[in-house]
Amino acid sequence: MGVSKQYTKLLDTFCLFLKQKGKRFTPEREALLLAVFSLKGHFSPEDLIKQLHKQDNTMSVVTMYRNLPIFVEANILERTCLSSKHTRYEMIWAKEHHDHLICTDCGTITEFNYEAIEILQEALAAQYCFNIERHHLELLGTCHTCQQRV
Amino acid sequence: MGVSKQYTKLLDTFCLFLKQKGKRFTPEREALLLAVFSLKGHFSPEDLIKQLHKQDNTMSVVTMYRNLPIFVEANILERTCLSSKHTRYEMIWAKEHHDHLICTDCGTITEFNYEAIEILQEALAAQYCFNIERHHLELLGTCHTCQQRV
DNA sequence: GTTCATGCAAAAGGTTTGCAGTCAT
DNA sequence: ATGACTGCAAACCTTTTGCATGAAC
Repeated sequence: MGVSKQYTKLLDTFCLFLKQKGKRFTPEREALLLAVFSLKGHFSPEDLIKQLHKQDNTMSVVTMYRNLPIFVEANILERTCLSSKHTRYEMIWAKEHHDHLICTDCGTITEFNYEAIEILQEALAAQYCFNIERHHLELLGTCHTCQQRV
Repeated sequence: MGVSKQYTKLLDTFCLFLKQKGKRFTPEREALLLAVFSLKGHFSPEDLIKQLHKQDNTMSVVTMYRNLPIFVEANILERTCLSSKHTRYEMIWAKEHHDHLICTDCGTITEFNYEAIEILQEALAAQYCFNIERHHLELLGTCHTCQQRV
């Protein structure tokens, strides 16, 4: 089971993080970690609640909200924006940086990594003496599939 | 007065838009337009409320919220995200497209336009048969000034 | 005069907080 | 045993909606 091996690694990382921060490993946090791992890509708090229900978990929504920042702090999740007015998170653990193509018709999110753009970003930042820590690039439009439709 | 000349032009555009859409030119909409014009750059609904107070305007917050989408429809404002969890708007009327350098220390937003990046974006989109309608690029980090500070 | 816009109050939705009890360490 | 975590309920903040009044065309 390759996947569960990866999960074990994530679990280890998470437990270590908690220990280092003097935080505790609770059943709720374990369930959250599994839910996050299952969702993988991008999700809203609401998606996470649904996933928890699928796992027959009865944790309170409050607990989920209280723990999301901890996952961000542990570099497992990132709070992303994605041109939506609603909060979204994305799993970044063991993932390379990437940006997003977002179809405004069907909502599909395609990830890409285009080194040349990043190089130009650095060049631009240098002009402004700006030190880039991170960036978000979203290309919005219509995907191949949706262009077919009239 | 160069500025007020520009405002007159904006006012004309806005009135024309309203007429075309069968909407009405009310004192509230006029006050909103002035507030938006005064704020120019990026602002939150809250900033807009403050600006209206400065103008001694007593319009209800509800009216402001109801009208913001109209300004977007009129291509005067754009709803932007800017990595914040709060809603923000930006005046786009008579402005060229640009992206943002955002200082995570002092919050300063610097606008830039870098043609070469846009060209690469198109090249990338072509690879995915994706049709770009718009995009957002945010570079987050520390600005020149904040790098000086220890 | 007709239709659309405004203001009030109230609802709605998502998120946060105080507090008492519970559980990991 | 201690201090951190959870769940409940309630608060909170921003945004939206129903309805009656008022104003632009």
